Amino acid sequence: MVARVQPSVAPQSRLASPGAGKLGEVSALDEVGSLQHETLGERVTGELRALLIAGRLAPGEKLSLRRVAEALGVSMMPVREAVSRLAADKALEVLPGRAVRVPVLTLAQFRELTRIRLVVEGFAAEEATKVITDAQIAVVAQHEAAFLAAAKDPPDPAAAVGANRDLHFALYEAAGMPSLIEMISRLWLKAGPILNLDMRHEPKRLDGGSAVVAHAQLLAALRRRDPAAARQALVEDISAAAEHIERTARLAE
Amino acid sequence: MVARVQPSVAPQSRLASPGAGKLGEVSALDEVGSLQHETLGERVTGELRALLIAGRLAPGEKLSLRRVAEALGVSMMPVREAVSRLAADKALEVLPGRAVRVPVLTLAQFRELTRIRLVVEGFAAEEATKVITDAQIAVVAQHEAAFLAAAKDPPDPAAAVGANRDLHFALYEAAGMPSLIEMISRLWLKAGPILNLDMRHEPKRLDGGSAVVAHAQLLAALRRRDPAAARQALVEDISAAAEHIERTARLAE
DNA sequence: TGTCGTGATCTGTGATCACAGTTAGGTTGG
DNA sequence: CCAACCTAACTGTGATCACAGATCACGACA
Repeated sequence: MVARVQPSVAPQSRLASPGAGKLGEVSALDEVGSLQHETLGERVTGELRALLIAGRLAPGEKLSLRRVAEALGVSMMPVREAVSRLAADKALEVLPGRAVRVPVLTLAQFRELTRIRLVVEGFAAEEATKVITDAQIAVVAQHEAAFLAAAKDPPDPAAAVGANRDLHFALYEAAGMPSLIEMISRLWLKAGPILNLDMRHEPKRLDGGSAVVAHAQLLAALRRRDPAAARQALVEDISAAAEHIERTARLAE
Repeated sequence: MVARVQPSVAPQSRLASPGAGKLGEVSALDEVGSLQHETLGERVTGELRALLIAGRLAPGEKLSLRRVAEALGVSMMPVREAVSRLAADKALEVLPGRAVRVPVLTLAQFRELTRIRLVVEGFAAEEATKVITDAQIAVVAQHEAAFLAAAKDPPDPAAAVGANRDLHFALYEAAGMPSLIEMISRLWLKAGPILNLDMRHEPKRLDGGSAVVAHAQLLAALRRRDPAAARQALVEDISAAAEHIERTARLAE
């Protein structure tokens, strides 16, 4: 699950003051979970975020507000809000008088992004390892199994990309630091188009690649509760993928 | 200068192809800096960002789109875009059916933010120290002098807050990592309201406080080109401020 | 005196329209 | 045949209107 930012709704339970029911029994109203009013703009934002992280939108691809609105069956307004948010995150960019497009990273930008990812995601892995539960490790292992299955032939790039994302974020969420996850998903939003567009085009990288061994080392480190080793495994995972991208992908300038 | 995200405008100089003027002399049009088509929404965004970082908007304070629009002399539309962007960064939050307000951090959220700042800003300080030039160190020292002057009595809280911000970002920008600066300014956007609102209310903390000694250690480390010491000085600066906040400020829950 | 109902007024959200600017394609003049 | 112009379609931006929902204050009832 890609860190869909939680709706920021404070529960507040304005329904029925405590003990309002007769005989002191809890009212049924105390259990209804204040159905969240997800706005249309948020839905569009989530849709575009998923497309970006999954690499289904290629770098340099141009988007049209009206086109997207029509494709999603909504007005132009929610799309505008979504694009505005994503542009603020630099996950999209609006050219001066032109269209909005998904940014093309320069080599320098990609390298900077990778260095930041090593620091931030490495930290997240380390902290997660300190407090992760056995159940959470099992979830990570489950995503790893799905990743392996998707990497076998015939390879299923889309499923592999999704499983890889789920694996990483299952780990990060174990750290219990929501703001940190928010930061990481922003990083993935920027790097996703190149990383996963490539994985989509070269599925052969999946099988026997560096990801499987890095993931195995990561799981072993988790089971040993070895934060430093977990960080190291993650660093190797990210570094290997980045090196592959630098060799093969088209980077600007 | 608070990392006002650059307008992302590719210069591109669509005015006058090179050498279009007679005699090969440079045309005056080549020097006009392609007046950046700063959109109205971006201007409002920058305005609100500055207000948040400076702590001029208190946590829990409610904003009204129409009110802000009227105050800034623009329509409701640009304000809407600005709030949308800031809400995406969680620098503002929109309550389900209510107004938009500046978030009130819980103690847990504030501690998480501080831990992340230690990692990210510590990394930035370390990297900056490796490549900083003498001229850039002089700029940092200049901001430190301004900070000291503003801390003397009579203390000028607003100036001190600004000088402190300029000092930190002058250091971070020396690292030459734009995305990193973007991340850090997002962190400041969240922490600004509590940190600087407090400094505004308790100016006595400024003089003889921990900030001056931490800043002195930081400058000394910069001049020795000692990355680890620079990081350590910054960590102490952030930690001391955070401890003070935890003792005095009102944090939710 | 305390509590609930009720209406006026505010909120953000979404839709529609108008506009300046740019792009692309077709046509005309050389 | 090539280049330049010119028109038509499309772009994001901003404004205005309409609407559902929530808040708040006032008044009536118990």
